[in-house]
Amino acid sequence: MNKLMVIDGNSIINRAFYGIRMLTTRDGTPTNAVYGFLNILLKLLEEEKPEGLCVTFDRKAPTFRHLAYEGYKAQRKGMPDELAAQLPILKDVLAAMNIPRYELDGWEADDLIGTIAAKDTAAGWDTVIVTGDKDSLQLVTDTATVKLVTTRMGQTAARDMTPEAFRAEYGFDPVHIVDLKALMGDSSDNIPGVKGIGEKTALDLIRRYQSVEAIYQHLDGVEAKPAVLKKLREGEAQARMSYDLATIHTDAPIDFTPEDARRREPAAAALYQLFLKLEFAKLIDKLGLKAPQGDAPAAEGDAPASGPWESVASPARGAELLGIWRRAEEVSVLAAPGLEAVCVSWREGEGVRSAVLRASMLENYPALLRALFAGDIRKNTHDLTSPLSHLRAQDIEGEGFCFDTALAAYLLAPTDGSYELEKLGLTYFNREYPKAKETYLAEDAFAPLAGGEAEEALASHTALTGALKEVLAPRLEELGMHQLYYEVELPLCPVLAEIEHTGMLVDREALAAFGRMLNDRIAQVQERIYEEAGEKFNILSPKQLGHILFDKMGLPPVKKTKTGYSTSAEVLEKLRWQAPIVADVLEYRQYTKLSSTYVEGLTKVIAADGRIHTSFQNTVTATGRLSSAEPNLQNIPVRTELGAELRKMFVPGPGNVLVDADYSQIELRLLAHIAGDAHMIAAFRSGEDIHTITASQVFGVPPERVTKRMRSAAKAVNFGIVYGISAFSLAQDIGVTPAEAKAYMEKYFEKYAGVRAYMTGVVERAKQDGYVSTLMGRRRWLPELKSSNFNTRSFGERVALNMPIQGTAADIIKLAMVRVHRRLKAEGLAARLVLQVHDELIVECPQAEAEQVAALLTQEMEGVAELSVPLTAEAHAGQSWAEAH
DNA sequence: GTGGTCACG
DNA sequence: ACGTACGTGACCACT
Repeated sequence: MNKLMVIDGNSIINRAFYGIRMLTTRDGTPTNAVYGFLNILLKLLEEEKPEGLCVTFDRKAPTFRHLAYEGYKAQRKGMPDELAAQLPILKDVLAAMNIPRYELDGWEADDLIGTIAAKDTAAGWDTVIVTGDKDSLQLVTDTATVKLVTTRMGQTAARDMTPEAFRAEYGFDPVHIVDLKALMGDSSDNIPGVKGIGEKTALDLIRRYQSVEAIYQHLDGVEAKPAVLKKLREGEAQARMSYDLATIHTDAPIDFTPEDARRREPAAAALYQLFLKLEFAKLIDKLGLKAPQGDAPAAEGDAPASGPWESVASPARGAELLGIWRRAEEVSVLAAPGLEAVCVSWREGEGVRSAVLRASMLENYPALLRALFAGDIRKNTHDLTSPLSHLRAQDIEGEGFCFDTALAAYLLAPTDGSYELEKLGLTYFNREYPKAKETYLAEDAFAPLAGGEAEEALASHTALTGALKEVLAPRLEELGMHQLYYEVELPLCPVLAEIEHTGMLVDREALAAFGRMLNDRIAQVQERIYEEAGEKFNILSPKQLGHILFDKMGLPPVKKTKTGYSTSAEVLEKLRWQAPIVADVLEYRQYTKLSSTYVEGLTKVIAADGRIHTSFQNTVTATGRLSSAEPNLQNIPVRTELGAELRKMFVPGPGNVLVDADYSQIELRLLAHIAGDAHMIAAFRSGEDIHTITASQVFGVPPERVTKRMRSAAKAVNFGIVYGISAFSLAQDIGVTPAEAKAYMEKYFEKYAGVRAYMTGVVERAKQDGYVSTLMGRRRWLPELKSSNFNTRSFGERVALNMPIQGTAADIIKLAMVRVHRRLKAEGLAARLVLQVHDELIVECPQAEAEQVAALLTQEMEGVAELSVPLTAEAHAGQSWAEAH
């Protein structure tokens, strides 16, 4: 039988809006609800495969024109602007998808759905009603089911309500929902019901007598408490009126037959343009939409021509091309993994040409590579750091890089997350490109017998890299990021490549011994826990652990998570003294974390040279920091004694030492400088301990009377300020009441008035500008500040406070890295940078260079910026990271 | 693939 | 009345 799916548009877009995190296009148009709606729609179409499809919307506008504004407001009441703005967008999308839409002045979506369902049944079709709203359940019949949709955390779940499912849940037939509401009322729909009768009584009555009509026909025979009978008797008029109000109408004056809603192909070109504007790249992909061909207008800009490409087949041609590239002002270069192939694009006359060089096809390939990556060919590339690492593996330094499109795109939009060429091609040129991962980045893409597809794709991406530079470079200029880009970010790439290539030496034996010790302890604690629990279970499963602690042993659950009890360290710490098992679990967690993440994790990635080579990514974080992965060397334990043991395993090579230098309080110093707070600046200039001074001022005692507790509370306030604190979280952090925390903050702001002024000022400016920036001009856009959602907006405000500080610290240490690297080379030292941990640099060098290197490090790190407070760094040398830190 | 937890600055 | 600090990455359990 034919099946029609009818979607309650208002209800589903609402669910989508609240179920999916905020998304906006780069110009700030909110899109999350539309995106969510489409995902739900596509998923349900796939599951149900209906023959027909339509969507209904509410339109309860008044008839009289002068009431229009009020009516609009009433309908929109409680609807945030971000959602209201998406309704017209959704309607455009539905139109492009050729999905009919029904809305009618003065009628609610429910009535239209009821009408459509009735006409379906009459025409012999089945109906599936998709809604998030339980009101529609009265429409459930043998031929009409309701799909109840819920979304949370971007996940959609749908429950099918058939007559059987409904009866199992409610104990009566779906049509009697109306009777139920007639008795109990429904405040959200302004249905009064019978005064004094609530859910419990109403359910009981309807289960026994089915309908309002049946009850009033034999009111004398109804078995109920006298009080209830009295209320029923007095409320008959109310009940009958409520019955009418609750009934969904099935006679809306719309012209509908199911054939009208029979599914049609979308208008692909229009839909493509629309999705492009909404930046729904994933959906374009999923629906297989293509850029319109022929004379269809491009939305903006002209797609650059990729131009012809050749596969270089002879050493002679290679040599000839090298000559051309040397004479060119600049070329663009992309490399396949492992440098199995490289492609070069260059301008020739008005056009662009490309050439692919493959290792397997050219006997002089290594020589060609060496020449191409020498300093006399100016190269523009994409994601420079990774090819540089491959070059180093072949002992090629790699020079002459003048631009990196991934890095530029990151500076322009640091929260975008990924900067694949095909994505940039879509955003900047509105044009489809093959996917790198499916072509030239695929495994064996350049195996000797592979076809030309990878070459073709590589060539088009290389040409794209050239075109992107033309757009990105002026944009960096406009936004004032020229210096940051050319003097910090770009020169840092080869430094990072060298750090990755050098790696850090690990004492494999000591690490293994540490692991054995941990495993012994794990086995012991595990035994104890099983005994205390009276059974074996998976201690690392929050679910199982929660069951044992809170259900079986009856400990008080302090906090809940979305999925059950919280068993976080914070919670367990509070329960530590209530049962010995709690302390054991904490211990067990600590040991297993150290063992699996660090001992096993690190052992797995020790390379053949005995060293660990992390990869630093410089296009990941929203603030400008680096990120370290595979393995992450920026989160090696230090705070606990046992964890810090691990830092003893990081050692210098024979005859060498590690020199570790870190900035002292860089973020707080930057706060003092950026806020221009006279007292805080004076505090730093005095050279005394900043947390002690803060404590003395917040608690009103002389510095020598500051206790440890006072100092640590002051420290928490200092950090909190940098993060955009609230009294509540500060209280949580230092274990006082929110009122006390608030008092501390008041004191703090009294003393450091400049800090308070900065906090309000920076947020206000960010709201006007739409972004915040660091001392070196790095930007972060903050669409969150425009949100009507309190949490989202608050988050934006905290970020506005924090990013300029964290980001400036990142700018500073990046510049320091570039300078340190240069000076180590200039002074002919064997010393090499081996790690950066946000405010800390580590260098490995021969014993004899240690002192010189330590002095050089502090000098360069301190000399990077001239602030209104001293910028200080301290360096130490040692036979391990632990010793040097 | 997501959520909970925990390691770092 | 809201819901509770910024930035990361890895591992495990579970769907």
